[in-house]
Amino acid sequence: MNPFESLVAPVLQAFPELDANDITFTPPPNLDLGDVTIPMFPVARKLKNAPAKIAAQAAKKVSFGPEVSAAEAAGPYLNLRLDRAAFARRIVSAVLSGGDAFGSNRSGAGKRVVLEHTSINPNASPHVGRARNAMIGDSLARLLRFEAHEVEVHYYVNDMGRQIGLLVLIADQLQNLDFDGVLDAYVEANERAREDEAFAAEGYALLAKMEEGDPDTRARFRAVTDLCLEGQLAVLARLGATYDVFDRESKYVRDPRQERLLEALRARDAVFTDEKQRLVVDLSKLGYPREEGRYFVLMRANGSSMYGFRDLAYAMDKQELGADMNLMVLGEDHKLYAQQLALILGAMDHPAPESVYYSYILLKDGKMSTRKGKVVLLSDFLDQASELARERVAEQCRDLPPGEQQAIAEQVAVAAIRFAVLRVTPNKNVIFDMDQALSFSGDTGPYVQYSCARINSILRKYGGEVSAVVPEDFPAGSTAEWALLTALANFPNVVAGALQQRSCSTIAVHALDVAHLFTTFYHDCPVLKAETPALVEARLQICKATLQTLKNALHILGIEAPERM
RNA sequence: GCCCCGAUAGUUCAGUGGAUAGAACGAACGCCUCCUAAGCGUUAGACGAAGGUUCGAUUCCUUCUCGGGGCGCCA
Repeated sequence: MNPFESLVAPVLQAFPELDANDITFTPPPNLDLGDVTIPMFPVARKLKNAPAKIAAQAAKKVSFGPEVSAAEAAGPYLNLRLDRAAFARRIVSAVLSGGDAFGSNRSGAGKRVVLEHTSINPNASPHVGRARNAMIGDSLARLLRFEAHEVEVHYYVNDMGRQIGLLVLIADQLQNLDFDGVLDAYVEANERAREDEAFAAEGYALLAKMEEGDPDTRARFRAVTDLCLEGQLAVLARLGATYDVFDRESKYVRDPRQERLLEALRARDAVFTDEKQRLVVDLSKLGYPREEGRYFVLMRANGSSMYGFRDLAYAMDKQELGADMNLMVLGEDHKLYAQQLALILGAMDHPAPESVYYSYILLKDGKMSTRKGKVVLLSDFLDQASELARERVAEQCRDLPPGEQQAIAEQVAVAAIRFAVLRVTPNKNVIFDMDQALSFSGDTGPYVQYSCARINSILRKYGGEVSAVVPEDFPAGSTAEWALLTALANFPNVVAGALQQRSCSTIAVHALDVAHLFTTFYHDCPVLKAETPALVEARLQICKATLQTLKNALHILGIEAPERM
């Protein structure tokens, strides 16, 4: 949606050398200068003249018609003063008719996407660091769906491996191990493996039996990993994260695809058995440029396979689903690893999935450490945040039944964590501060929700149905209204940019902008007590359009917009 | 040692070559007979360092410093 589309043709008429793509619209730094700006840099480049000169020319030469009351050059910019009401009407109308799809460019219509994310090792309850993957992945899925892609979300269950083997051993010794006890058991198992060589060896032996397909061993692994997975999914469900398909790693042991891959590697002379009898890929034969990270082990000396060997089969399996886009969300610790996988797959001209990386979440006083107990568990955070929110809701929504109060509190808690994490650019570390995340004030998810609750409150008090049909003589045009509406109009661009960057952080930032602008509007422009009935109606429509935009943005972020809070 | 990310107010984050670098938290002061004070207003406060490319650099390039991640039987 470009609300200023009608201004393009007059410019092209005055400068026939240009085409529509040369004309862009940006908000001026402040509304005293004008209502919208056309920067002359691209225009000047094409006309091979100084931007300021072109701007001055354009101010005189272009006849915009009645929608533009003034066109002034300011340096390299052409500032236009508009008949705001006419444009405001178009914007509100576009938002209201777009509804839940407002903001979507439908760029994914007809495209299928396979997206793998979260894929936490089935051991302990996830901490907020691990959960960054789930939040980024889940929001990416939502963004893709919002843009009309058909998305299938996959969760890779790492139900094998040394650490799971150790956990199985410990689980056998402890009685009635439940999910809450897994973290301690896991720490204990790893400690013991470090100290007690026999115990560690037992773990490897168990792993080998698992790979051989011993039914009893498989059942024991399955029991432990199911216990963990169920517990983890319950916590992730609180976040609103959902998955369509669970792929178990154990399915990819001795996968027939691996033999095909080995053939391709042999043909490139890129695989060998080393002096310790390990099966190793020499990536330098596949174009890898450095000594560090040059070797990639597929199989241990005892014939058991490494994680990467199974993962290669998994990557091929996912590719065979034939999606138009094959994405996976990975921590930055997987960067080299994914590059290595891509090179190996490339040996058989097999495409690799596209990786979306994110950096670790750090605590204010340093890195998280499971061993030192220096972690913030996602469930602990949600419990605390939910309890704090519940106290607030109990004060402010006394008339609601406790169940509803509780539901709202949970929504606020989820908003707090999702927003705090998602608003940061994925390739930057998130510095997580518990107190800050629990404060709910300032630039937070709950603040955006609060804006929604205020709008809902106005609509509730009004009582009637707010029409989606915007009248010809839409009376709104004050500064606060204009600033808010132009931000709403920009939402589709923000969505398109987010998809391009594979990151929802700009959506979070935009939601915050809109919420701030709404608050200014809220203070400057009375809605229900506006001077005329027509203005009441118009402002109600602005409220409704704002709510719709915020809801759509929050939906992509996986955050609810409560009616009250 | 080598490779990949990052560095913006005291703090946490925006800002994809263009106008006076924006918020929020924290600090100080002020605002609830007025649609929810989880709010609003005012004040103070920043581009890690040095070079380069450009009409113009927080943004691109180089080096350095600091932080995060990685570099053959963990997943």
